[in-house]
Amino acid sequence: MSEKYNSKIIEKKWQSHWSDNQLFESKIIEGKKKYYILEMFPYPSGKIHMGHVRNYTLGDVIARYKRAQGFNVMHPMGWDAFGLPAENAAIENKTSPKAWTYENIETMKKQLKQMGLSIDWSREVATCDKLYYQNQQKLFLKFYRKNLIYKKESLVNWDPIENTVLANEQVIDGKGWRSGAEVEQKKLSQWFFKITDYADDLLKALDKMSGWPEKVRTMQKNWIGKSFGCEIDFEISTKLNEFNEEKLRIFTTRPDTIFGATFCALSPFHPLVDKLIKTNQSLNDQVNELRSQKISEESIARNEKVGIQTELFIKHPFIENKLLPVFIANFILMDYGSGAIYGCPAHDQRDLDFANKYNLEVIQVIDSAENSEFDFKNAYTGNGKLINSQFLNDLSVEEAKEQIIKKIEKLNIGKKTTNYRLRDWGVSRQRYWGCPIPIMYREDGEVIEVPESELPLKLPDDIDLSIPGNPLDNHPTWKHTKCPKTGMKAVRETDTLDTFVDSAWYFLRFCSPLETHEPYNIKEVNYWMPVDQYVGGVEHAILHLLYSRFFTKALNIQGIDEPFESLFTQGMVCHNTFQNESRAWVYPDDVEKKDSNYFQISTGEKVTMGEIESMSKSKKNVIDPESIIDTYGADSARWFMLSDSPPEKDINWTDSGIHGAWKICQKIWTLVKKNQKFLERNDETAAPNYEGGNLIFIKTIHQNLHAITQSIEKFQMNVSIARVFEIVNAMSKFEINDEKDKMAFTEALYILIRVIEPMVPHLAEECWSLTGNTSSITNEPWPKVNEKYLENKEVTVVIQINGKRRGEVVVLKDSSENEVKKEMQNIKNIKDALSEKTIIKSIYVPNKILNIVV
RNA sequence: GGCCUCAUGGCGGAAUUGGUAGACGCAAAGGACUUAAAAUCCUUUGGGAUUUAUUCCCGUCCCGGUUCGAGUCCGGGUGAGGCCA
Repeated sequence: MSEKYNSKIIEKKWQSHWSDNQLFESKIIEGKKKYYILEMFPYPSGKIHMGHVRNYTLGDVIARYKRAQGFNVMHPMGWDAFGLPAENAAIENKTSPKAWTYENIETMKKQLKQMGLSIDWSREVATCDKLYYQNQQKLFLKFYRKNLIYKKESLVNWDPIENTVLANEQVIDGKGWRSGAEVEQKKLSQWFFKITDYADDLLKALDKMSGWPEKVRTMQKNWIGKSFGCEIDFEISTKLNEFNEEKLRIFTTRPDTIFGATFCALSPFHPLVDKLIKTNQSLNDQVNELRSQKISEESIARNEKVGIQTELFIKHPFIENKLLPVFIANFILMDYGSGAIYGCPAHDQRDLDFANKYNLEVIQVIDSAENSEFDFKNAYTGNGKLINSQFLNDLSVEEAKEQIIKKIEKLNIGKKTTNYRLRDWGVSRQRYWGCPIPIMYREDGEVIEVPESELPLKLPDDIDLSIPGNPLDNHPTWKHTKCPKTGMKAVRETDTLDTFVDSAWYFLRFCSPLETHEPYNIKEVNYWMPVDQYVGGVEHAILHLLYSRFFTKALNIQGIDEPFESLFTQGMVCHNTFQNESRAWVYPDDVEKKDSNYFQISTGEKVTMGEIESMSKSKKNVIDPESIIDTYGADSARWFMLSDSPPEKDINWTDSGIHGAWKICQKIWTLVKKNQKFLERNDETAAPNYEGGNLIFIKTIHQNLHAITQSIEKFQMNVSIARVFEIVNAMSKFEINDEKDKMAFTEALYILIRVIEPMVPHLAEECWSLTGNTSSITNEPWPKVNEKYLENKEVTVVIQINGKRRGEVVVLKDSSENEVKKEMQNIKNIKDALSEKTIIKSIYVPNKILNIVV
């Protein structure tokens, strides 16, 4: 029995078998229930990494499981192939982004195939293929005509040395990544998608999306950030009773606190500030200082609140002769509300900190229900009754909001507003390797669409990436064209589209990847959409998923409101980090353990083991999937990814873990090999009436089969794996003595081979063929749980006294309380515990527990 | 700072959703086989006590509550993680 399972040969054999027989190709089958399983498609960066292995293994388990459940499964794969890294790599390696990308695709496709994924490769798409981006250009024009796309001025990161626009990730500590130059904010005219038109639709639907993790829904809700508030126009003055024509519009979500307002704060980017600094040099300098600070919600919340007092005041609309000083403050966002607020320090912590710093008045206007005194240090933000507020006194916060808005609207000095935190989606990128925008600018100033007949508007191949700036703009001829109608000279748009646009509709393209006339074939889309299960990283919780939802809604396809029925976000793959004596990161491959110390193999230096962190090239704590597959096989890698940790949590890669996975694969193969003769006979007699040992055995098998099925449905693959172990353990221990034992074992063998197929498909196929089958196990249905084996005639009822476990009795199922009580008298322990005690009460949960209170 | 999530043996984690806490795996220890090692197989493994038992006590981050009964529900704390273009 020294023969071993040789994953290298066997895995290759089955991979060819699957592809030769086109087993995973999908097409519409009317009347059969479809199942569209999709994992987030990869960026072709070079090689697959462990994160891919985990993501695609999870998806593949579902795909194979659903196939076994009788669904018509579509499981496609493609490439998110446009993007900046290709341009960077092309410059470094003196190749073209296109060549680099397609080479990577080829490598990664080969690697994915080595993983044994049940993918329908006939549907493969790459977003950089001209057929794909041609259709994306059509979608652009469609949205453009629907007024969902517009141009406006917007700030970009500008590298003054490279003369180029930088993406956010190319700005490191405020400096250009390559040039090291201080990055400037520059205004450029750019294209925007009007996602805000759908803000409310996108928000409302979230409540109904029960197949999505609560966490992701909350993140999207917060991102959209709907709030009700009130705009109020204030009169501006430098002195009492001398008011400008111009009014200052402020925004507040707490109009009920207006009688507690004691100051006004403007964003440093407010237009009024622009005016003020024109005539005041020192103010100008101070404001520029504020403007240079990076402003995000996080920094606003954390940083010290600072402000500059101006000479202006605004007049309180309800308190006579009351003027509020106007500050320019670093905690007001220009993009939110009107860029101006009034501060009510008593009931907003931020305002209170500010007021204390600048010695501003604090007026309490809401009385907390508890008797705690207001301490001028902690703002009271809870509910309560209004005080010090004239006509609002004694109202609740909600009532006061309603009343004050009514009053403001009646006086015509403001109105109730709905506000969204969500902003329109800027899609212009000053890059080469992206989808060209099908727009041209005619010499007379008109903006013209590129006619659909001229699509695709192709990217030129002959570009020079060594010149700074936008390669399309630099190209000698590409941008010069003529208006197709008038023949006038025109210049093409040289910006390309954000790659999030490419991924916002690829799931639709997969339904009809070869469709030439339109982005998608409606018949196919109607059959396959929505995606039944989407699997990917939580890092896309907001942008990609929100943009995809926006696209789906904007396309307005009958019956398809949301793209992804269910979403699962898997955790990351982590590994220990190692550093040598000079604090440099060391690859785990290069580390060996001697006694309890670690040493770098290549240098012999002592290394220290650091934190367990998600695998990243920068910390070198990566394990290459290819070398793992080479030594242990794809099945072992898959098994490891599924075992131990629940899929939504981070998993820590360990040598013992992958070794354990390899061991169980070997063990299953040996078990099947040893017993292959049983299945070979394949006589289909009905299951006999099992009894005694074989009954207990077959019950164990069916109970575990049930648990495996349930846990796959619930995405608890780690539990499924544990249950497979239990089946294997039970089978290893089982002794076959007679014909009934043999039949029970044969049934178990079939169940085992079938249920491991989603997890370790090559091994399952090999076992299946070992036992005399010539067809693929993929076509075999999922084994049915025999309900009668889940039920026990006898059940164990736990006896508790005062809630503490004191023993257990075995009784017939559905026994009455009295029967249990009678039975428990036979237990000495319990009898002793109950003697000389009075039973006050007893609680009986049939078939589970009897609790006696004494 | 705001919002959200989580906390169970030496470790990863189970626990039918309020009913036997610690399934399964890893690691560790002991044993079998072997000249030896690897591999494989068997046994033990939350802590403690003793009369070694169908025994008792403690135990799911801490404090309190609801309940016959709490890892699970509620309130308060502590700690860790995620998100905030």
